[in-house]
Amino acid sequence: MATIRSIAKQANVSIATVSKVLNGKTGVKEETRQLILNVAQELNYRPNLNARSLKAGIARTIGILAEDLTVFNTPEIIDGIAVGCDRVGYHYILANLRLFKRFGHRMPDPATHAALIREALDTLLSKQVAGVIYIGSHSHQVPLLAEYNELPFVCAYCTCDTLPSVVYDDETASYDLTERLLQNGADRIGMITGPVDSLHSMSRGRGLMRALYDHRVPYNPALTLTGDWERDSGYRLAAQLLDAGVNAIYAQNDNMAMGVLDCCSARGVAVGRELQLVGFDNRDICQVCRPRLSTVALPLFEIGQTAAGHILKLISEGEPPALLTKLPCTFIERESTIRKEG
Amino acid sequence: MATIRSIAKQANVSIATVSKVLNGKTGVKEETRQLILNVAQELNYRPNLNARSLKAGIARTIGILAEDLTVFNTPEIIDGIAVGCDRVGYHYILANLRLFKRFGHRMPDPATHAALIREALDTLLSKQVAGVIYIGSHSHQVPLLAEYNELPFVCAYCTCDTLPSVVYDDETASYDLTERLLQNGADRIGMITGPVDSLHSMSRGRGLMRALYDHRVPYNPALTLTGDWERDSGYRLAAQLLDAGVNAIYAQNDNMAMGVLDCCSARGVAVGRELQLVGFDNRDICQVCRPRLSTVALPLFEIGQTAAGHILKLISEGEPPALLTKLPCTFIERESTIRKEG
DNA sequence: AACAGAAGGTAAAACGTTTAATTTTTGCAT
DNA sequence: ATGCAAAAATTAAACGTTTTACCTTCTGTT
Repeated sequence: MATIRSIAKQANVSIATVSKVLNGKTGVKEETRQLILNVAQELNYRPNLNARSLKAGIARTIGILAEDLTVFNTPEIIDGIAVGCDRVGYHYILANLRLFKRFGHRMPDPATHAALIREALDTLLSKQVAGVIYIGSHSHQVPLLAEYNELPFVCAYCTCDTLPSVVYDDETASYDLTERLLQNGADRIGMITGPVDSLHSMSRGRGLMRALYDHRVPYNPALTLTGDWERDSGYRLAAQLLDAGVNAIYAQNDNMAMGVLDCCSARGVAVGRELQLVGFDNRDICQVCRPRLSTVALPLFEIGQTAAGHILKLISEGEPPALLTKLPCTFIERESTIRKEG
Repeated sequence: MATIRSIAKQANVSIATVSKVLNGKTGVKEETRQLILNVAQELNYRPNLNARSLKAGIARTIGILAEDLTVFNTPEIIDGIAVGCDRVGYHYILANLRLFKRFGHRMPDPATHAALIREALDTLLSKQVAGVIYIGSHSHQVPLLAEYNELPFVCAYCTCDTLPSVVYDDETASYDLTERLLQNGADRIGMITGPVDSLHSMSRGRGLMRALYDHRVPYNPALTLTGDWERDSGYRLAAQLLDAGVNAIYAQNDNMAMGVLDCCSARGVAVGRELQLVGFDNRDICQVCRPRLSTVALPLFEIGQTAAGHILKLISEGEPPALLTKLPCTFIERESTIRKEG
């Protein structure tokens, strides 16, 4: 392995000079600069990043603390972070809590959660990361702020306590989607929500209500039913909504929308023609089911990229970004909302 | 940040002693050992991994070179690698080539591919990784062996040249699946393959033929049709197979199986009762479609874990593992092959 | 009482960098 | 030629570890 020292020897200069050249510092004659560059190339020199980090006391690296790498949205967010880091020559290292693998959909109790985070964070800090991005799925208290508060921290996709967070804009997406249903001719819109205590469920509900209000369509609470994000609840509640005579159903996630689809096909309701249906999340299944499901795509990549931007700004300038950044979603119209008749 | 030095001062010993204790070396009185451990705990000491790696000349870290993180199987493989590393106190760092994002389903030309790999590998080597696992989707020549051959290297999910590779066992899975179809009563099995030059397609085909042979069922080449992994080809070719009077269809991936499903529902063929259908890959969609699709699950996690085991053995013992490790798949029976009648 | 040997401990060098302080070289005006 | 500032290059220390070689201090044996 070529080192700065072997280059120095070969080029007959001191290691300090080599270091300057390699770091683009001024104060080196153009001639020697070229010589050194050539030698470095020739020896296939690669800087030892560990040595650099050691000297600097900090690595040009951020840590990514992911609740679960194998959950559908995580890789895309990481991809965004990676691109954001790349732009400024930062690297990232990944710590995976494997929460979903370990505990399924239920979150672990706070103590267990904290212990896992602490362990991962200790490793990251051992590697001298300059900051950490937490990729989580929910909003919660993270009980380690006190201990690690010297460390720049940003939340992606979720919100944690008082940390800068980057999330998507549920409510606006929901507003726009509702507006679209109205434009398409719906006037009785049924909604199937997530559990009552879910923040996402609440903001999506707000979006719908605001849109109805703005368009002077009365909001009928009887058409809003509480599901649990699972397919079965979609099936069950769709039946009720159909009985109530809705001409559009907004399922607050794609999963439940699949249940609605099942119910409709069982009852012979033609989704897309007789009934408009939208989901939320833009999971793969939306393109696979028939009719294809109109839905809302989350700005996952952008969340990652923005979070990276925030953490890097926090690192280099020390100034905290806005506490909450909301990124816009995009409505994706597919067959389940395109009304074939005029 | 507490260092070995601050511990030494606080405990009134030399840093060498502290180092010994922290590394579990012998030759330290139990009393001092406890003292040092206490002080370390108290100061919240975290070893500086960069310094360690620098001293050692190598990091206890492996590099993961992934063709594309956002492709469905990659995260699960990484998860397996992570667990494998964890067991022996190794870490990993991720380099993502973003091949799919950049080039879609077509591979880049070899020169571009090599350049991307070289760049990523240089970064990994700058971090002194002890070895590299390549996660790819295809089998190909990787043109950098000559340059980096000092570096332990293992391929996961794909095979590359003469490198140790960990893959899943297509052929056996295909054999088993065919056997199952036969047991369920099928005697005219249609197969929809991938492109003719695909290795996976060939081995899956072999599995089917061997199973037919072993069970004394004649193989009718007219019932094997060549698709292109895409849903549309499944639809199109299913029609031909149904016309030919098959009572089971084996689509070589889930995607094409979805096309078959479409075709069947268009023609009013009851999948699961009148016709058995299986796919391959166990994508999410298999549980979402109706009837749910029987398919073959790939041992992604195990591939990762095994690859990690191989690279670690290669690192610590220098002895290369078997050139090709094939891991078994598991057949997952769902509604599309369970024949309701006796 | 002397001493070998073991046990416990330490000093110092090294890993590959960066950087502040310092020295040497260069170019230029006198 | 001489002096002097600016430019170019060098020296040496430091980052946090590990490790080799060495030095004390015991312990037990003769």
